[in-house]
Amino acid sequence: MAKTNLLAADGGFEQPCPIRDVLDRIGDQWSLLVLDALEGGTKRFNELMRELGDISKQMLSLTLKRLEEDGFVRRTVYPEVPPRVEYDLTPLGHSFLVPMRGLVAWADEHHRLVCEARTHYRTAAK
Amino acid sequence: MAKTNLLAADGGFEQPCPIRDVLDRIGDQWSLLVLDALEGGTKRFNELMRELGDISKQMLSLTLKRLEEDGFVRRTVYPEVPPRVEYDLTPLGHSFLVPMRGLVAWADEHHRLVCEARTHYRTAAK
DNA sequence: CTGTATCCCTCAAGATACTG
DNA sequence: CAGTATCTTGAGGGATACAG
Repeated sequence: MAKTNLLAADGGFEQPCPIRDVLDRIGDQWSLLVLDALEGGTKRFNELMRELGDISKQMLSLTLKRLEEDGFVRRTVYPEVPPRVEYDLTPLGHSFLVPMRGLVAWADEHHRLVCEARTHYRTAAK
Repeated sequence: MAKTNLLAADGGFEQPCPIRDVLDRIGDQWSLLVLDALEGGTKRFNELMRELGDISKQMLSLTLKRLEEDGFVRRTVYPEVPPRVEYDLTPLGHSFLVPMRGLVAWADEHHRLVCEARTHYRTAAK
């Protein structure tokens, strides 16, 4: 029963599953886009808004908060008027992007196959 | 503006974003668990039910259908009584698990850091 | 400028009952 | 055995107005 239990829904009973923990951040609509945008360097709130294009203030705020909470992003407030807040990736954030790039590359390479599979599935009509 | 636009919400306007396409499958609650279970070899419906433990029939059925549609999983029906249906990974499904393992490994290695970051975030109280 | 508060809506997912 | 149909709930996410 040992198996490669890396994806177990639960490490037994204790902690929330490590993979789920990370996957929840990946799965949400915006975290990856934000991480990607920040890989280019330090950014301010409105800068991210513009760069992501179609994200709402609320979601950007929430996403950044979660990423900060999980240690992927660092938030720096400058006590000026008007207020200035900068976001950048922590080392943890950067290191996360490494395996992530692998996945992105896979998606890029195989997207066509997935699309074909879907088409075939549908024309087979079941 | 060229950038590494790998994570663009949309390839411009055309197809659904390749990454999003894959991520949606990763993001859902069960796809990864099912893929993982099938890596061990061909399985039947109830076998998967037992192995995953806490998945409902409905979600297993839906998840398998989506994975089949995307070409990750193959479904084979044997015209017997009682009915027998077997599921296994396609080459595409197998190849997908390669980058996925990278991500899982990262999660495993860094989960402690994420937890610490959360604790620190909370004790900092804001 | 940098957010938070509020309202609403959609859709993933659980429970249960029924079917071939 | 291997599913589908139906109902319900709850979290995620959009829009907008307000606040420091």
